[in-house]
Amino acid sequence: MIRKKAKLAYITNDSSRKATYKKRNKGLMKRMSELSTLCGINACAIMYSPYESQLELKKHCKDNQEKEMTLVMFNNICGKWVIHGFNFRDINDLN
Amino acid sequence: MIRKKAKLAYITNDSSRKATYKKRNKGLMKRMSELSTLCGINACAIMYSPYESQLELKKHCKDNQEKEMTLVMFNNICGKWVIHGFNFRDINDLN
DNA sequence: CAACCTATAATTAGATT
DNA sequence: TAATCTAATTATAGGTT
Repeated sequence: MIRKKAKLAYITNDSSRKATYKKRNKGLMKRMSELSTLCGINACAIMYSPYESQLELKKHCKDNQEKEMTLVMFNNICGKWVIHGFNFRDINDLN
Repeated sequence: MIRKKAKLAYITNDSSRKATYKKRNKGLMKRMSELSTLCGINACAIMYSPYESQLELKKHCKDNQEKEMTLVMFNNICGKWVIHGFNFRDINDLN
């Protein structure tokens, strides 16, 4: 968005796209980490891109709350994103 | 970070913390969406906070790649974050 | 409390090395 | 190709409505 407001569309040039990915991914992770710290929340981001050989999982958890969340990724070529109901009450119920 | 650079630490005031959460969460989601569009990648963020009754799952997938990823959350009070190896080769193997 | 305002901090596109 | 630079845009803290 600088030195000529870039339009929000897929960057067709390979090297530009990769450079943008690296910059913005870094910025995004920083923001997530700050939000986690400032507000005391747990956050997780998953990036699925050709720029890394593996899925990237970045997480920021407060205190020891990692134990309250288990994230399992599994692949299913025919699947969809699924999120099962999961709230604070549920966690307590299982305890 | 404005009008007096705020220090990066837990905001103890309840209403300030909530206001900051709302602002920054919105900004973070916008960033993620932009990164997805600009670079043609799939991204997912999970926010686990007292500000929403449920986990928030925000995703941005290119084309129809949602089907390539199934995300299942499940809770395990004693668990840890787990990510199973998952890369492009794996997806093809399963096809 | 949420929405708006705005001065300032932070991010980043494009250029350069 | 990656690191650095920096002008210009964007995000946002604190204030106000």
